Amino acid sequence: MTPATGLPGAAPLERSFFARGAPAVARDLVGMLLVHAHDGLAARLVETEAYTEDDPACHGYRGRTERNAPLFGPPGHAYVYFTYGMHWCLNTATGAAGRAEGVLLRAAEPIAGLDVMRARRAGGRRLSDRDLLRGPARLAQAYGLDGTWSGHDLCDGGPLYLADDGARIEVEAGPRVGVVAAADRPWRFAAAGSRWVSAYKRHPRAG
DNA sequence: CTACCGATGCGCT
DNA sequence: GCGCATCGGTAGC
Repeated sequence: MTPATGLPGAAPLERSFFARGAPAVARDLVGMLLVHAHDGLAARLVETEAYTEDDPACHGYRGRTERNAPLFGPPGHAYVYFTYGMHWCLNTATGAAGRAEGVLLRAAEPIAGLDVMRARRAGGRRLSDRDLLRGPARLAQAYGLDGTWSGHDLCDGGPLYLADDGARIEVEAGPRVGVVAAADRPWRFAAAGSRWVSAYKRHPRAG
């Protein structure tokens, strides 16, 4: 059953979906729905990035800490981290058996609850639909996410989950945005030609 | 559209 | 202290 978002036929993704390694999960999440049932929000993911255990850019690369613990599994839990002194970003953990892996949700096409998203994002200024979810920190802000959501189980019937409505779109792979270490691993996945995808910006210090 | 820059606070060397 | 999986404003093409 689909909650308040009015999206018939969208089936929540089960834990097994997330337990297949970050790159495969990242690719397959493009086109899926991110649903916040409590707030009536829904959006179609158009851009993701994979981070793995042997990856210097992964927050779990240097071992487990209180902050990055959700990355180490179980799969299907949220890892929400704070960065640049002001932004939150949402990941889904894909790490089974103590491996630190995750997928960063970078951008989405808004489908339902645009008024709520805009109210959280705008802060008084005019904001186009395109600017609501185009970027990982924008997406997290529009969904009202912060550190209290880190560790939240996305597969337990809670308010925040990912779902499959059967839509299938062409996905292209390329280098990740904004990372310095291992900048050329082709682990950014995006809906081909989508106008909802974030602006590509290579980090100034990326090799 | 691209390029630059400052904001801002936490985790880690 | 340093560096950051970013963003918004401004300047310029």
